[in-house]
Amino acid sequence: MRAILHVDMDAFFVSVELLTRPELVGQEVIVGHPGDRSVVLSASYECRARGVKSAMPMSQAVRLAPRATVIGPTHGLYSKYSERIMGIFHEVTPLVEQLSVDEAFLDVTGSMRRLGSPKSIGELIRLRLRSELGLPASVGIASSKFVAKVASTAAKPDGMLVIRPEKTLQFLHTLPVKALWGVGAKTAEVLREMGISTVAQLAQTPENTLKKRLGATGTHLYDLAWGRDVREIETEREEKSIGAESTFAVDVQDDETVKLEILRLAHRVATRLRQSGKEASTIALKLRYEDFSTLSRSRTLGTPDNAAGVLAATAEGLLEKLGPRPMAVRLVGIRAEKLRDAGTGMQLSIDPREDNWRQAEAAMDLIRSKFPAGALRPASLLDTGAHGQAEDSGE
DNA sequence: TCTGGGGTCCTCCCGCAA
DNA sequence: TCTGTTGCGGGAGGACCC
Repeated sequence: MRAILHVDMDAFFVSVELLTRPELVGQEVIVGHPGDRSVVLSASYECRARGVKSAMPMSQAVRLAPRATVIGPTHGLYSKYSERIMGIFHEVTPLVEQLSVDEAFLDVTGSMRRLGSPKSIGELIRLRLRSELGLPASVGIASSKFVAKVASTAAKPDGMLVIRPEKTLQFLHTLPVKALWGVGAKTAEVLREMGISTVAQLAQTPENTLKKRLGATGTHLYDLAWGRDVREIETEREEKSIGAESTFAVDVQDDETVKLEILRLAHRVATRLRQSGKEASTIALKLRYEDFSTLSRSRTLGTPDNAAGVLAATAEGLLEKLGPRPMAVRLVGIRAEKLRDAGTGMQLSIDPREDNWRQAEAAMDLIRSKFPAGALRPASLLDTGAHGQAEDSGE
């Protein structure tokens, strides 16, 4: 029988911030950009007691918790702690699947002879995270990834829950359908219309009925409701796309401002592509209008590339192809897709400007590696109002 | 009440080729 | 030559996750 741990840090961003601001421990704290149009990235449990949740509009959160201290995020710091957390996990087992900065699955089946029962391994990890990093975490233990994940959620905050195989269904069938991985607002609404609000009800619904209504998702949810999940730990995952987007402080009418932002984003994405040694075959542009309607357009390049000039020119081409804007633009984004290792093909550019871009950007990479962040940016971007969070992107 | 930014995965549609 | 089928890839959009 497999022993899977799901370790999830509690209010991770807040917990990290409290390490340097201990006077705020036990208080209402929110991490998020203080601006009007931002959302809550993380909230302390004191704040959650007031109804504040992550992804909630900041304006709403501040109304619910007017005395909360709002701290701007420092993503670089979170990444550093994330590395140390994953380091501890890897000392327990090589079978670690990192899901995000602050959570991972660990298959500890092979570590039990050395470290004891899954429960004592879970305690050991929680102890080390607390004593070495000063961070609280919750742990779920089960024989499958999905049940371990649900267990860690149930164990929060700062707890641990072991679900033995024979108790799995008893545990699952007490939960609301929203607890299932893959059930968001839309699917929950469809299920509600079918009269299904708990995992127990879902399990008692014929699989075919679910399949007809929800397609492959229906079958998947049915399996989960019966505790069936045989997915293995995936220790390596190749990134499939790299993107950047930014919401304007004020909705934008003129295309020039949108294009300037596209150029800024193209440089961010291109820099990250080159840092990862990747180039992209497809460039996608994303626009969100003031009414929150969102559209995307993409184009596959003749030759994969990672030069900002090429990314920006492609995205601007897509923008122009759309015709005039029907209303003001709220957000613009660029994503590089269909990635491959850089330099695996020839870059034959018809346009000599592209070679100049590439040379200039290679020089910028070199200078960036030797001077502090922000020391260098293209002249065309010097006068931007730079709404985005360049300081967070590690550039 | 008014919704960030980073992603992945899935479905549907369409055009093309066999 | 025409028509229908099938498979595939690209593109668009949506749902979901943290």
